[in-house]
This record gives sequence, C-alpha cells and structure tokens, in this order.
Amino acid sequence: MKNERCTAADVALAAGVSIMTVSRAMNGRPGLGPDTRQRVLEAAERLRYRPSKTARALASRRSSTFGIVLPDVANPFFAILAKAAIDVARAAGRNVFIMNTDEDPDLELGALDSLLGEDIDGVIIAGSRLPEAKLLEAVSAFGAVVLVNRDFLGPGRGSVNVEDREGAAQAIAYLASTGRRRIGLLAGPRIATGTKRRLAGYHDGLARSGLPLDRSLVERCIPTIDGGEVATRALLERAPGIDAILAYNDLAAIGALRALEATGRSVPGDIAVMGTDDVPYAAIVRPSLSTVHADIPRLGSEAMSLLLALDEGEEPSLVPTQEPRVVIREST
Amino acid sequence: MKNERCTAADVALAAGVSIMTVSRAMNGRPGLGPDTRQRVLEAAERLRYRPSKTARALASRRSSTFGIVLPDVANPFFAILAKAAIDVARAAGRNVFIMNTDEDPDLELGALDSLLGEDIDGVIIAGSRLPEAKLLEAVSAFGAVVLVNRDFLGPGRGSVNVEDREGAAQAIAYLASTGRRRIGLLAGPRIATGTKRRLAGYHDGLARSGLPLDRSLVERCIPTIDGGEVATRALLERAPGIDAILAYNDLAAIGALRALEATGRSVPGDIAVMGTDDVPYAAIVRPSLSTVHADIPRLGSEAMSLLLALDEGEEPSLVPTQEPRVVIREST
DNA sequence: CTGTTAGCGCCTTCAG
DNA sequence: CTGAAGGCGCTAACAG
Repeated sequence: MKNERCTAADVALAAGVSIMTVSRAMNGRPGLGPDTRQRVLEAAERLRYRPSKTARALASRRSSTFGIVLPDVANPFFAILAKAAIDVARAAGRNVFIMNTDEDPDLELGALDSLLGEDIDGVIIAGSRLPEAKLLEAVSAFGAVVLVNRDFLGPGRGSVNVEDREGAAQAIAYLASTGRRRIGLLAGPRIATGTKRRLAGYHDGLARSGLPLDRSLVERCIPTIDGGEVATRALLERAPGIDAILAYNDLAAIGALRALEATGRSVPGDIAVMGTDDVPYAAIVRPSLSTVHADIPRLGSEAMSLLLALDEGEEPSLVPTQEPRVVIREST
Repeated sequence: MKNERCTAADVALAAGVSIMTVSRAMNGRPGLGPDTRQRVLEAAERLRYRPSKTARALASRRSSTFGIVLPDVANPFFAILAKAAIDVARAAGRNVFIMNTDEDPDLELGALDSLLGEDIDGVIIAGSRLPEAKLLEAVSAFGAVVLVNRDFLGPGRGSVNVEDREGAAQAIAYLASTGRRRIGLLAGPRIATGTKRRLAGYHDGLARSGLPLDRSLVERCIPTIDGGEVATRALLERAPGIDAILAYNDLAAIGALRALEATGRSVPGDIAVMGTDDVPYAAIVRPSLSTVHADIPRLGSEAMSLLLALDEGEEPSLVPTQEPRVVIREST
C-alpha cells in the first residue's frame, strides 16, 4: 500500500534544476535567484512534494521533533500541559512524541531510552518519577532537556516551575486562619519532587500558623481520584480527628471528597478540603474545590519555548517561577 | 552538546563482526550463531548502543511510528482514548506523535500533512472535523488509517465505533419514559460525524416515544464545558419551556448544568440533563450526570490494535461496535 | 551462518 | 548563484 512518494529528485527534474537547488528552496535558504526559487516551489506544490523528515534528520542530524514524557495523559494537569506545549511546538513546525509512563519509573526509563533511538532534538519531562541520579544519567545523551517542577540548570538544560512549596504553605496558613487545627496532608507519590516540595510547604505553613507538626497526619497517595480516596480512608482511620485535608493535587482532593462523603462527613462542615493545581474540574465538583491555582497552559508553553530556545543553542535562562495563588471555593 | 552516539559500526568493531551481523542481532533476525548473537548483544549493551530509528526508517522505509490526530487532548474523552492507544503502541515497540487540531479543520489538514513528511506508518484520526471528501484525500497517502467514530473500510483502512445513534435514541427514550416531553439537544460541532449520528438518534428516540420533533430544540455546540454553557443559554432563550437536555458529550452537559444553575433552574427538578461518553468527571459533578456510557479505553486500544494489524498487512476486519448503555445518576 | 555491495532521500562541503 | 561529490546509520539483496 505504500504510496510512492515523490522525492527531491522528482521536483528537481520537473523544475529543471539540481537536487541541491530544491533543497535550498524548500528550506528557504539564501543564495538563490528569486525566479529559480519560485519555479522550484511551484513544481514542489504541483507534485505535492513533502520532504522526508526522516532523510532530513539523518543527513542534518537534527530531527526537528521533540518528546514529552509524563506519568499520565489522562490526568488533566498533564493533558493541559501537553496540549499547550504541543501547540507551541506546532507553531515552530515541530512534532512531538508523547510518552506515557503510567507512573512507573521503569517505563519512564524505557520511554527515555526509546526517545534516544528516535534521534530526538530534546525532551520535556513532567512529573518524573525517577530519582535524581537515574534521571540525570538517563537524559545525559539528549541535547536539550526541560524539566517541569524539578530544578535543572546547565548547558542545554532548564526547568519551569510552580512554587509548590509556597503554595502548600499558603494553603495551610489559610486553612489555619479559618480555625482548622488538625490538618492532614495527602503527600503524593514517593519519588516525585512535588511531594517533597509540598511536604516542605506543609511544614512551613504549620510553623507560620504556630501549629504543631504531627507526622501521622501525612499520608502518601497516588495522584488520581481513586488514589486520593484510598489515602483519605487510610488517613481517616489513623487520625479520625482531623478537620482539614490538603491534597497533592485536585484529583486526589476529589477522591478525598468522595471518601468523606462515603464516611458521612460533611465538607466543609466537619472537615475542609483543599486541592492543588486548579484543574477545570476543581470548580465543577460539589462542593467546589478550594485549591492552589497554577497557570498550567502557561507552564506548558513556557516549557516548550524554553526547549526550543535551548535547542537553538541559547543560554539556559531561568524561567520565572509561578507565584501560587489560593483560590477559595466551597470546600473550605 | 550533541553527544556523539555510538553506531552499529562501533558495536561491530567491539564485537569483531560486520555491521550486518550487528543489524541482524539487534533485530532478532534468524540466521545467526547463538554465540555470535550473544557476543554482539553484549557489546551493544556495554556501549549503550541505541540503533537510530531515523536511519532504520530511511533504509527500511518503515518508521515504526504512528500518529494520532485529535481535536483536543485536554478533552478527557480524547485524553483517555490517546492514553489507551499509546499504551498499546508502546507494548508493540512503536512511538506515537500526538497532533492536536484545536477543533480546527485547517490545523487538522496541516497535521496530516506534517505526518506525511514524517514517513509515518499509519494514523488514527479521532473526531475528525474534516468533510468526507477532504479527509479521504488527505489520508490517501498513508499506508494504514483508522478512524474513530466514522465509518471507513478498505485496504489498509478501518474504523472503531461507539453506537452513538442508538445511544442517543436510548437516552431520549429514557428521558421520555420519565415524563419529559420537550427535550432539547446540544448537537455538537458542525461537521463531526458524531453530530449527525446523535441527531439521527435524537429523531429515532423521539419517534420511538411518540414525541414530536421540534427543530428549535436543537442547538449546535462546541464540545467543551464552556461551549455547552453558551449553547444552553441560547437554547433556553429560544425555548424556555424545555424540560430535558441531551448533550453531545459530558463536557457540554456539565456546561449545561452550569448554565442551568446560573439561571436558577433546578436539576433534575425543573429540567433533566444527560451527557454522553461517561467520562470520569460525569460521576463527580453535582448533580452527578446521567449519561450514555462508552468504554473509552477499549475504543483507544482497539483503534491502535487495528492500526497495528493493518500496518502488518492484515485484511481490514470489522471491529464490533460498542453497545451503548444508559447510566442513570442524579441529573435525570 | 556471515560479509559485501548498494542505496534510502536529503544535507554538507566544496567547486565552478 | 548553482552544481557535483560524498556521507548520515542502517537495511535489502545477494554473495561466499
């Protein structure tokens, strides 16, 4: 079935020039007579010529494509991030591979490995579940790398960030200001940087509000609705007296809402719930979710812009970190 | 920064064999001494050799990568579909390009065009916003094509489907069975096949229930929360007396919920709302959404499995269409 | 079982 | 301003 696609040679023949001239015309390179260029372009159009990016990549050693590695495209945070990043890439004429790791470090490693084989120009890694050392090693062969919410700086390396720590701190402080005293934390997946950051922010917030730290109020969770529900049940069992929960993300918070409802607690009456990210669905659940807002599309497009810049050889510039902003809705 | 990656020649040298032998060993081809193969594989491992898929694609004329074209990755329906498809592709050792068209037919054309240049093996197109003729022409150069929710059959062509028409009919019939008489329809985007199918199902359902068809109760909508909200306001203005709404998808239904709440109508008291798809968020909004269930992950993995099969040259087999199933929750 | 000879379709380098 | 020669890293087809 493989249609015989036409090549630069066909165009060259049709336009009565050499292959080289076709190449130059297609790439808008200087050093071509305007009339010649015109003639070539017309011939290309007529033959519906599409330069093979494969051949181009092999010859030029630049694939003009990128990869995005993330734990779960079905998670709205990553879906929105990816969409924004893809849109920026498209505007720059580049395509992107999406690699789904299903929250699995081994699959993440495999994804990176696979991208290496693709001769990709660069990669964005969001929500890496890899420990620092492994991640560094796994990305060492890439020309350009951007990490989302994980610090990274060096030649061809960069990162874009949301102030997760400060966001968590502000959330806790807000919760405390409304009279909550025993605040639980759904901390997130084991190795995620976001988990560490939120945990630190949780400590900060507690300290800021003069509240004691009680480690038994911290529960790990998988950052999905189900994960949040499970973790909340566990937390409730261990610490039935809590009067507030800050969740790793909005999905987990929604799970918490569900667990709370199932165990007959009223929100925010008996217990307040806050999420993180401000995903569209946060505003839609009932009770609607108070949360720490993040500009996810901006994060995604900044990540891709940075990657493009790094790929062009620009110096790694610090992208300003997003200020967190607490959004109050019905759940607190 | 471009690290000098090692090539088959390096491995060949290290293993004391020819490049050809390396190629055969890496691809698990027959006709190699077990010891030789072992030696090559070890050398490759030691040198961390990753065959260039670019070179391989150029030489073999098979890229082993696919494309997925969809209107909006941030829409959970497509995100979930894509995730399932990507997972199947990964299991088969193929990577996939995600192309986001932002619901724009021109961008869709551009995406297809761009994929052509990538020498891709095949493509899945979900929710195409292209008219039949243009779509056919745009995909004519691809070896394998799978359409989601749009009939397509031929050599190297196939489709996977949900019974949207029957689903809509059942939804309407259910609504009518609960006493609703003036049922509005948020029909969806202009050119989408899903719009036509749901419209037909709407007619079917009305007829089945002995209800008259009133065209003024049908409103087009963009299939997003905002789109659903806008369309519902317009519908309400034109036909304030409606007592039920069937929406193109759950997102639009959620938008409807929002518009209804804003205009002081109670759901399901004053007016019932039904969605389509049964996206995870349908169960989470308040009131929770009655909807027509679809097995989205299955749809995605079937699409990719079919694409893989077509790519292997298998005959286009009909994938059984999913039976619709009405799910009753609080909104009706 | 293994190696040799030719490209795949394009870009790079250097001539004209 | 344009063209010719050479090669990117790999695989297909044939040799040995």
